Amino acid sequence: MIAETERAEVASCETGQLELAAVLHAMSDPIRLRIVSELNEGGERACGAFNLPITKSTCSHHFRVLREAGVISTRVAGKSRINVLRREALEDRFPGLLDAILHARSD
Amino acid sequence: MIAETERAEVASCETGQLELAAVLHAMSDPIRLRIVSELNEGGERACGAFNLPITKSTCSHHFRVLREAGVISTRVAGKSRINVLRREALEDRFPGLLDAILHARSD
DNA sequence: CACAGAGTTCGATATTTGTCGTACAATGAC
DNA sequence: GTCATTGTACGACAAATATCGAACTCTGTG
Repeated sequence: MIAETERAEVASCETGQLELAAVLHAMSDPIRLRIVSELNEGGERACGAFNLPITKSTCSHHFRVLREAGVISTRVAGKSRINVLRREALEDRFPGLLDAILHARSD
Repeated sequence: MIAETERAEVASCETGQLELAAVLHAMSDPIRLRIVSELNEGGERACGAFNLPITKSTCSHHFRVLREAGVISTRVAGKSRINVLRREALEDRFPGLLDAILHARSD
């Protein structure tokens, strides 16, 4: 059995360009930007801990987009899913990108 | 009369976050990434000088998205439109973002 | 076991987006 | 002025996206 998370992380890895486009697309939504920003400041957090103005299913959708683009990863912890910003992986492939985005947002 | 270019550049300027989302969205398409990358390397270029695998109207659409997000600006020169990457404006508002994106792409 | 909590998955739907072809506008060349 | 060049504007249309509600899975707890 292949874990969902594994497949998700690999989903868009063909050429460097495609992956970059996927990451940028994942970040180009206000709600997802907010998720990334809060994950950056608050460390690991469960999906429900964001107080987002959307329903559970929409929330789930946004986390999936971020997961499949490789921006975050999710692990199960008891009843909840803990989300983590994949700082190292992002920094490795796109040096400076995450910080540029996070810094711009809080201007 | 308000020039088209002026309106375009101002189109998405409300909050910092919204503008960032617009810029990221503009960059999250392979063709537009290629346009930006070529503009970065080759300096100013006319729309037709990109040899893109799309029709004129689609091409026009992509340049408009980039223009409205503030990523490029366009000026008329004879029969053609010359496109310029708005390096300074981008660097001013989102320090390091453009370079992070351009560097990642050529990995 | 039954039940509540936390997310995911599955349609459904409205909006946005990428693409095209055709028509149009502006400019330089004849 | 007429024509070719360069790009824009305008529908049209298919695919992707954001959103929702309802049904489902998994986990811990009574």
